[in-house]
Amino acid sequence: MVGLLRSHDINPTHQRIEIAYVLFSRQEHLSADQVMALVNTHHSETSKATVYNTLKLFVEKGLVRELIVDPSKVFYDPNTHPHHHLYEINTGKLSDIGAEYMQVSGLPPLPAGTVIEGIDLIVRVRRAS
Amino acid sequence: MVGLLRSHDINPTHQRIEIAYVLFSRQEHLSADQVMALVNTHHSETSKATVYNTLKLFVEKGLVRELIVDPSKVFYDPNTHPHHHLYEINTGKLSDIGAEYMQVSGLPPLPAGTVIEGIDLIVRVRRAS
DNA sequence: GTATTGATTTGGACTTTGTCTAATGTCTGG
DNA sequence: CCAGACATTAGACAAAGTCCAAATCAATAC
Ligand SMILES: [Mn+2]
Ligand SMILES: [Mn+2]
Ligand SMILES: [Zn+2]
Ligand SMILES: [Zn+2]
Repeated sequence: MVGLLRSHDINPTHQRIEIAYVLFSRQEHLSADQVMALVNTHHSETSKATVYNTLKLFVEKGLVRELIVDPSKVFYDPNTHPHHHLYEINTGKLSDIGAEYMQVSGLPPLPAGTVIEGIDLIVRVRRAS
Repeated sequence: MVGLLRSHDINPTHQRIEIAYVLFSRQEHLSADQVMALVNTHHSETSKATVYNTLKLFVEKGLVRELIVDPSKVFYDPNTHPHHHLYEINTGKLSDIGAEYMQVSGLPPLPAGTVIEGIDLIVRVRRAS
């Protein structure tokens, strides 16, 4: 974990190690709140401010990917390889779609002076009624 | 406007007509807050609760499309034809990408008992530094 | 008209997610 | 040990959205 943080130019503090561990030891998409809860399961030791600060830092440094998929909360994805997402509207469950299952082709003319930050492809499904 | 609402099985009340008018008379992507402001520019007559209720109703009835693209607010799109979106991270500006510019191919195996609600493709761009 | 009644709207309290700030704590090189 | 930079923290704050009980409205029935 320490090496992973260092390799992304992140000073590995105790809190950052704990948060990284929570994210990388499972391969789930977690919200800030979930990270907060998991990191403080045993004994409370990381504040809300630090969780938010740290997640933002991780995103900036490219260690995790931010997913905007649910109208009420951001998810953090420890998998930064290209892949897509499937979101179950009813349950809020978010899962990966391997890049091999779906491809995106073409690119629109970008506004002058802008560069692509990322392309998000989200399949929204609903439990059949 | 009344006909449009009726054709989507929506009882055309004064407030709903005003809100639909705000959305359809311009072809922009508006947030609930913006709809609220626009509908009440002249004289205040529609409450926050009604704006939220009505937008939700419009989405349910398929009159407008909900766009989850910005971590802090939902946008509503009067264009329900298939198309994609380009989001400028810095400015928060959201614009359309015609379906002819980008194609999505393939479909993942869906979880049993679910059906596709929609596929969202978002190109995120950042002003080049 | 007037009454009835279901649908709609409303103010305002409330919740949730996230941000901000000023104070405090930690670490390191000299 | 000390200075300074960096990191963490509690808690106040803000913004988006939800909820609810009360009021209003609109349509039909007499
Ligand atoms: Mn610990
Ligand atoms: Mn008016
Ligand atoms: Zn993922
Ligand atoms: Zn659009």
